[in-house]
Amino acid sequence: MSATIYDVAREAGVSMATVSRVVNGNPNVKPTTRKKVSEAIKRLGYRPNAVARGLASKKTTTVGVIIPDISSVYFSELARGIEDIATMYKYNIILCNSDQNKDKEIHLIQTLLGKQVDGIVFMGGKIDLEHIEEFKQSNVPVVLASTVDEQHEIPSVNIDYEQAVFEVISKLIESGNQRIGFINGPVDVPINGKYKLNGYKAALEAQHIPFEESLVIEGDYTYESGKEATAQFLSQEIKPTAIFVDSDEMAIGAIHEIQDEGLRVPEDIEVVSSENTRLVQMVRPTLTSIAEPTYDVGAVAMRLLTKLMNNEKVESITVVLPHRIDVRTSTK
Amino acid sequence: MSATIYDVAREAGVSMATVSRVVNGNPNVKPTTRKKVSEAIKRLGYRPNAVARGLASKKTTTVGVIIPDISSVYFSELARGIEDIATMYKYNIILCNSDQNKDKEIHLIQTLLGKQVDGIVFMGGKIDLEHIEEFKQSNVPVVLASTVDEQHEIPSVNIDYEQAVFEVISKLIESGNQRIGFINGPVDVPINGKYKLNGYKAALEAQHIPFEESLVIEGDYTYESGKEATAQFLSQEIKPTAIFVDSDEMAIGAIHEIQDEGLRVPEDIEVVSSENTRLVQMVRPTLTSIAEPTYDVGAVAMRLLTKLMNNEKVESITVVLPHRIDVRTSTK
DNA sequence: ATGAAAGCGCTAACAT
DNA sequence: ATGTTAGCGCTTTCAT
Repeated sequence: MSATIYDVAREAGVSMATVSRVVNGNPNVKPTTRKKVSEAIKRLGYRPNAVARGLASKKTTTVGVIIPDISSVYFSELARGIEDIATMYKYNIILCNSDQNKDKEIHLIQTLLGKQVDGIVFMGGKIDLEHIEEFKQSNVPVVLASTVDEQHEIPSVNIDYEQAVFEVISKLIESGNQRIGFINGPVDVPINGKYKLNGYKAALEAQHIPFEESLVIEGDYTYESGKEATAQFLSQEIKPTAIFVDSDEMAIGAIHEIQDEGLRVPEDIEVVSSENTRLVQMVRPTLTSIAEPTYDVGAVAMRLLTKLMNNEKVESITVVLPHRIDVRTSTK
Repeated sequence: MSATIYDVAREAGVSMATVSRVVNGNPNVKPTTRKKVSEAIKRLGYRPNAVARGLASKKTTTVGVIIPDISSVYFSELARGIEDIATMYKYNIILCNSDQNKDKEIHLIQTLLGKQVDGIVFMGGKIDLEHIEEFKQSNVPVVLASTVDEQHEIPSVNIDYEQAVFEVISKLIESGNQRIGFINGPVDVPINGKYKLNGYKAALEAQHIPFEESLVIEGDYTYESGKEATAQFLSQEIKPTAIFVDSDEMAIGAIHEIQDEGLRVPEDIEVVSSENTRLVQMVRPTLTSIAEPTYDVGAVAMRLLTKLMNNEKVESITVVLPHRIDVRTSTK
């Protein structure tokens, strides 16, 4: 077995309390004894037991992260942002994949609370009453990252999805497009089914273009689904002259489908994406995209969580990060 | 505060020990009392404190995962494999990014051991004596995933990199290529600088083709570095007619550079990659690639770790998974 | 089948 | 500046 604080105390000829003080950097220790203790620690190869410390102090310096799928390019960038800031503030992360499955999500929340995490960063699709219920009676702060709580009760970090889509579609209309396809993500997720769709509709309406059901297709974020949705658009009597796509993978599928059908991007059909992951430059033409600061959303969410865990004041529980539109060669 | 085991005991009119038994599924409990206890648990909303349990039992059902960069497509697929199997065996994962930085790696190992993880899955570049030292005195099992320990002292899961590259290069030679470029990863990592390079050299030698220093360039796994390395090849007096690339992102960079220079893939230059991530189908032409079972490497590594944590017998500490070559349209 | 009691290794008052 | 002493919430013998 490895040495305990008690062994160190004996070895150094002091009490456990003193050892605890030097380990925790408490200034109330005479330099001489501090040195004595430090040497004993080194000699015994003592390493504090964080579990015991967690039980005694009721702090684990560990936070839970619930994410739909870490193997997605988008979410893994978010996760990296979370992790970097967590490290900066000396927290570790317990990472759990939920596959956006509500039962798994609830179960994971409970597991994490059982493990006494000091806070949770949650990424998911739809937040419903059951989630909010769990969060509220959890006693630890929760921050949503790239996930909206329509009630605005839970702290969250997002961009203004509706506005971003509104801008993209408006631009497309201004440059002459009248029929604009929209390959959305799953619409049971409010970000898609509500905010992004609203942005799309609002932009059309502002320019007096009637909304057409057949120009909106729901994809599942895979390359294949982007390709299929685009095939559907291309089979329409009057094809759209531009397509807005909700993910980079689907957008690449869209470009390839268009090209495979002998049409050109952007000459015949313009394509705009909305994740701005590294993928945007890995396709020809390169993808114009809404630039959501993915890494930053994660980083800011984690930073917000640290404040909440420290009971620091925060200006606003709901943070909305700025976005850009990065124009590349898939648009004219 | 939330209820403790003691509260439940009182509520149910039994002892803590009995509550502990029903919580842990110990069969030595009369059905009647089991029911009594279960009801009390429900009534109080009792949730076992995993930290206290960990202190008492010396098991945390948590494993540490050290990974170079979770935002890389390759590693995030590996991580997903690890996480899925961990979940299957009721473990949680503490995920840490090391950026392949040795100091960070050592520090993370110590932090994880301090948190009393039951085991560690380690992914990194070079394993040196200092790592092995830490692993050995750690008292918990460690498994390397997609990472080789040249001494074969630490359990690990890999594919036969040398053989895989040998096959790819041999095929390329058989189909008529005499000058084959190789964009490798950082060569201070043994997998690259030793095994993969050896495979490349061995294939050339087997066909009596002299090795040329100028046909091997070291990249850093980014799209840009793949593009740059390819530009170097294209500027050579006699250009290679095929390029083998050590990552999908770099391979896409290679294809684009070739195309940007007015040449065609595969007609003028064939390209073969070696990660087989989802990216291979997101480029035109689609990428022929060594099919390393990335997800499975993670999954098998975690499975091996569970056996080691349970002191189960394992046939071999060093597992080598089979690989394939997936032929797509970037080769003739 | 159930209970009593001793830790697990540490922190955090409270004394001194 | 340092020591003493309760716990933290649970598991785990050992009795009964």
